[in-house]
Amino acid sequence: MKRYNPKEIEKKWQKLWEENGFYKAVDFDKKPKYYTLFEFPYPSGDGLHVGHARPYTAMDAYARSKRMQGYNVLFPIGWDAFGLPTENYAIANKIHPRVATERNVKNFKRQMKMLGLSLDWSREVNTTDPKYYKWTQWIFLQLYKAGLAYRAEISINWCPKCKVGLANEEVVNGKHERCGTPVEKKVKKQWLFAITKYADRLLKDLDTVDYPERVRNSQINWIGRSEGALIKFPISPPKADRPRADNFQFSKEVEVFTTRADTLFGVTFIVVSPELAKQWIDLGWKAPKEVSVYIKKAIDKSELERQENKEKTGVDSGIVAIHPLSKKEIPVWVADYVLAGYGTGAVMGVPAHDERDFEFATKFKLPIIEVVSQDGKVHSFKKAYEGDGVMVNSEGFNGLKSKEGGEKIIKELEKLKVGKSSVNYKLRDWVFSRQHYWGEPIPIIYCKKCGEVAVDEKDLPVLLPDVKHYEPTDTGESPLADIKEWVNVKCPKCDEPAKRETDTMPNWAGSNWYYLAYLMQGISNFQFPISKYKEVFKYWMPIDLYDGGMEHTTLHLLYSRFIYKFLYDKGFVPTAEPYAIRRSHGVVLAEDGRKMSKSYKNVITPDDVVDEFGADTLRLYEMFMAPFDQMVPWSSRSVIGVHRFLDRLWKFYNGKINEGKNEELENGFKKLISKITEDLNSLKFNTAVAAFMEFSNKMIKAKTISKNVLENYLKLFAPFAPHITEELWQKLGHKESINLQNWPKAGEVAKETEITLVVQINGRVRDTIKVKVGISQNEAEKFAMNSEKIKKYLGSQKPKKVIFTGKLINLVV
RNA sequence: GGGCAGGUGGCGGAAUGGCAGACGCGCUGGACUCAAAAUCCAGUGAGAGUAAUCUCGUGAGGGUUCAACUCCCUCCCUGCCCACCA
Repeated sequence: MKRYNPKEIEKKWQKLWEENGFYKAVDFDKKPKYYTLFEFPYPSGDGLHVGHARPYTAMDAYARSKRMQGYNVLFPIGWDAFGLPTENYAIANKIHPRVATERNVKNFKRQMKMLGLSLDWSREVNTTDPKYYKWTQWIFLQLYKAGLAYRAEISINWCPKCKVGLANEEVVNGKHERCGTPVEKKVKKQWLFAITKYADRLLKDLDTVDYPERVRNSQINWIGRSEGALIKFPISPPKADRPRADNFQFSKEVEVFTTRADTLFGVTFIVVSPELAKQWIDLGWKAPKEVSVYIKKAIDKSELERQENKEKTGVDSGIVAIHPLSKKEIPVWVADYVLAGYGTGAVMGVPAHDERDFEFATKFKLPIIEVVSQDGKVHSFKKAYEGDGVMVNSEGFNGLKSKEGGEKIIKELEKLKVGKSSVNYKLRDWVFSRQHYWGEPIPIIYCKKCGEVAVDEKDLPVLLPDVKHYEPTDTGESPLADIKEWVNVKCPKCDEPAKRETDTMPNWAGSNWYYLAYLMQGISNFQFPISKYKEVFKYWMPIDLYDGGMEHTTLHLLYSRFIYKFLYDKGFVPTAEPYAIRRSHGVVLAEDGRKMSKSYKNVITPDDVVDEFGADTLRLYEMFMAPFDQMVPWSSRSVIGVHRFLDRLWKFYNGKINEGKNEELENGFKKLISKITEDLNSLKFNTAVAAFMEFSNKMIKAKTISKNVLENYLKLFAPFAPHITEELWQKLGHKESINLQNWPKAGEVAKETEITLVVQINGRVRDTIKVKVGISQNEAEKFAMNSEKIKKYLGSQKPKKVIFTGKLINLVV
């Protein structure tokens, strides 16, 4: 008998499958479509490790099973290749990023083919391909024309090491998530996408898609919708007994956002962010010395410093505002616990009912007035009471419940035209400029006469020029700024000399729409307009199952939903949401329980495992090791288990088989079909593999086995271990590939004639008796009472109550 | 501080109201072998007992139920994500 030698068989079948084009999806095919997708990889210099292979192999099993079930399956692949890691890698290794990308892609491709993935390679895309980024730029222009891409001078997060502006999402604990360098502030003119205009829909439409709870919640939390009111506090001329604000003409009022209008009468101070105070200074406010010093210091603080020091600081600005209802004078303070980017950048201080305000008031000895009573008692003010209650000390609103009172106060403010109800979001507009070489050029030209001018669609793509030096510059300008012949162009409008935008797009740009690029077959030949693809988009979209990592929940997953919605509004795509079902796979840790990392030297690559055991073993172990969505450490030891299983299966199919009837096995196999089908549908790959093992143990022990079971077991198992099953399938005498077989049907499970009746006394199992199916409670009770064991237990006692379920009888004494 | 996911043998895990520990790793014993590896067979939650068997057992405590890993309440612990968001 030939030994099970994966090296020999795997390459052979991979070649045959590819040559026959089994995995090419057909546009507009009559079969029902199924679009299944995993996040396209970033082709890094390190290649794949076994963590990447987890979703790839599992989703492959899924795609293969769907094909056998009669679907027209699209399972595509591409490369998200722009961005910093490649640029850094290229700089470190002194090669061009394009060359590095080519090399890395080649390696990734080799590794993925080695795994026997049933990908449609004919639709492969690469975000750094000019034919691809032409469209990325085109989308930018559509957003620009719609007023959703705009330039603004803003304080951005700046990584001094990478010399690049960062989006909020890329700053983690005040550090650049990629390199760990503390982030600094820098004021620069940047491109922004108005994702906040879509905040409400991004939130609401979560109800129309099937995402894991934790993903859904993260997005809801990130968007951070809150309902409240905007309230204006007029600024009053300075009074003699307060430090003079020499000039109060810079603004008529301070506007605040609050979710607790019911606490309005509890306002004892107003706090504005240092950034807002700075704006006032710019508008002509002559702030007292210590105030302007505080403002400057606060603004210069890095993100990290602001987060580290939670002790409240602040300074009395000397400005006085008037309470819109009580007409009391309210002092205005400046403090850095107020965030410039949220709401109006100013808050009303209600120390009795907000912990932060309470802390601030305590520190600076500001008055505290209770206006919401929890139980009729006056509070001692050891801490703020933030819950609802009955309003007190609130003039005409006393006695009302918080919710009702808040609404009434807003109505009153609206009548007086000093306030209105309002909705606020935590979500910020998306900073879309990067000062780097390895990204899509932003298709904008600056003309002295005409200003900002969009590159004409027919002139796309704006090619990324070849340069010798692509290192980031210390000035914070893109390396592209140095390339005179590229930067200097003629204005498309007036033909006068003009300059190109030298910033590039962030690495999220290409992944915004790659799932559409897969549908634009032969992307290189396609021309504008995009409406040409409407039909093919309509056929394939939305994506039926999208797998990806948790780390993209508030990045790629949110960004791409926004872009897709925009394209929907423009009528280019057929649905409001791109992903019908989203699932997230768990991270694979190294054997030592830490993250797999080159620096820990604990990385296991698929190459190692395939070399020793073959691709089918790797595939099965990836699926077997734990529930798909759960984090799990790799275990080299346990890989052997699945290899032994395949080895036994190989020996069994190659050995002497006694063909013949075996009802028990036949029946068990029908159950297996249902089990595997269900487990695949709910992505329970681990229990599916266990069921295959269990059944194969039964087959091997069986005295006889029918051809039906023998053959269909292979079909059922083919999506999981495609190579060995193909080999054994052909060994059974079949000429046609197992890929082309239909999914086995479970059919009716033959009725069992005998079952094991479980007999319990007071809920504890005391005996099991073989009985005929469908016996009555009386019969079951007789059987139970006749059991020696039960007699022994019961002694002279008689059951008070008997519970019978058909399979179980419980005697209560 | 908020949100989410968890806590079951030596390990990864299975069972979502009805025989806890499927499947696999590891371990123990045996067969084969000069020997080892591989393979095959048997065993493997803990405690007691020569044994049949008994008692205990799913983070802790309480509750619902004939019956709870599973449902409810209180608490502890771990991991992940978010966090001065007014």
